[in-house]
Amino acid sequence: MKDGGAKRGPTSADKVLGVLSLFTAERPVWSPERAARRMRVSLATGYRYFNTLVAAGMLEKLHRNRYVLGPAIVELDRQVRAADPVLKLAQPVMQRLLRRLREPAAILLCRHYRQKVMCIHQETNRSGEAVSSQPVSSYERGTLRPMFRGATSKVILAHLPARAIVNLWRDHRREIVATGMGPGFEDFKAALRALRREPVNVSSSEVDEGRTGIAAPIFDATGRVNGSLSVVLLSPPASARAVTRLTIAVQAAAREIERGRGAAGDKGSKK
Amino acid sequence: MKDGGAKRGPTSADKVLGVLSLFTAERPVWSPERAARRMRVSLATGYRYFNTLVAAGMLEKLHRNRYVLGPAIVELDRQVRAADPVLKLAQPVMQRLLRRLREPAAILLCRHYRQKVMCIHQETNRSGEAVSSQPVSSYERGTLRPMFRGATSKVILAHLPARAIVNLWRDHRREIVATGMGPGFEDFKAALRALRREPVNVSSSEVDEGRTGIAAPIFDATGRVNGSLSVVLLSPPASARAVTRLTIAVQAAAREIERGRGAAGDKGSKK
DNA sequence: TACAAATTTCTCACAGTGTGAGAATCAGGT
DNA sequence: ACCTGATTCTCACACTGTGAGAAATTTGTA
Repeated sequence: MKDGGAKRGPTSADKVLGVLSLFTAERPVWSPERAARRMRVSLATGYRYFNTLVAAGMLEKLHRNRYVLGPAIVELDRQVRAADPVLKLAQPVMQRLLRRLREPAAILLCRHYRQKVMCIHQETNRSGEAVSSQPVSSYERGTLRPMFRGATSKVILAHLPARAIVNLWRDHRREIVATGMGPGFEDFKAALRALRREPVNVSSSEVDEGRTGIAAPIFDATGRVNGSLSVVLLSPPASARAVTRLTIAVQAAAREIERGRGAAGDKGSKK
Repeated sequence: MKDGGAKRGPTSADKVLGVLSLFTAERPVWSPERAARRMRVSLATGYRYFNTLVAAGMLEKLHRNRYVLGPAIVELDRQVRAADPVLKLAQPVMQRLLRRLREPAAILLCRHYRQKVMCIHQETNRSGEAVSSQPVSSYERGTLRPMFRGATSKVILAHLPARAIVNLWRDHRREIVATGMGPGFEDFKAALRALRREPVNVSSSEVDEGRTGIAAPIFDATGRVNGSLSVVLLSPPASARAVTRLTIAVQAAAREIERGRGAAGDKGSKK
């Protein structure tokens, strides 16, 4: 991705960890042989990598020649959830907000991760009711979305520190321009300034067709964006009045989450 | 764990991966310094390990000296969920089973992992209704339970291959005896045989006080235990008739999950 | 049961790299 | 701006991760 003067090659552990990112939705099963070829290492080393990862529980041998991501990942994600103070605060707030809505909707908690936006938690009010009907939001814990489309993303994008904005422009100029945020860097910054002026962002059909997202940023104690909270509606809002009502509710929920921080870290740890 | 003649020490990648298992519920935040001391490596190497893991997204720098498990884990777990054929099959079955219950309950899908049992998925019928009330089950995706207590575990234990049984006896004799499965290995095997005779297992207050678990094993296409499906009831069942009814329902659900396999793997892959 | 073909581990020598100690640099809080 | 602690850098050395191929194991099939 970024390359400001390659000092030294990837370390051994880098490559072992890199194996994990081979496992995608399109190809969830890998053999040591194929992985070795892909990573440009010998077959023996491919087996060594796989054995290391299996020993750590990060991979699991399904059959013969077929490996999938392993249970250690499930266990680690449980640790992540248990240790995430924002999630703990947000969950009841999200459930309360959802209960006030009288239509199919999803509430999303998201954060930014590597020039993208990741969903951390989702609450839905149609859990398994109508089986065949389409879901309100394709977003789900662990899924990524582009930084430039959708209320959820844009509200985070708008408040990113200057350094991050510069990097985004450098790495995704094409995409930014395609989204209509001006042909030049100055236009981009102006668009972000405009986004910042509104306490929430409302966008329609930018991620999922027909859906409307209403999102508010969540800031941490130091004033940096920590993520966003959003409501996704299945159908377009009935009226401008309805939008206003939701806007206020989302904003209030975000403030409530922010208010809860402070009891999260143990500061008394003597290194 | 097992040690049949230590050939060589842990490799570099082993140690890097080992860092991840330092992050527990009791201590979710680590500094490179403390981790280095714990892993018996130099401070510089501690920083190297942390930087490697941060680059992979497996760790995240919270502040100064404070690192937590990172977003890559969340993303990977999403891949695990998306790629898990059993989960995909089981989820609707679990929801349907839950909807038939007219009392507070939880449905659990579990699997065995490293001499323990891990929860893969949970469905509850009291999601956020009464806020302050106790949850039906403390089990949750990614959490582990001992192999010898609770219906969920015992039903898996009963059908484990002989090799695994021997290892369990070797590594957990104390615990097994404490659970009442005989003082000798023969008694243990007899207890397992008895468990195997019943198609489901019903246990009370072995994991969570006052709760009753009703579990059925799930077998894969080759006839090995793949995991278990269980119902956890908040209150003891009203009657023996109620138990029978649930027993049949759980068993039927497990069979339904088993029936769905076969369309999961792509066998036509030319290595 | 035995065979053939694939997968997986092992052996070994060598180059490459991960390592520790300490110096140098950087960042944060006051 | 300061000072303290956190983080990176430098460098030489030992070690260990690596590739090629042989050996062993497992799997599918006759």
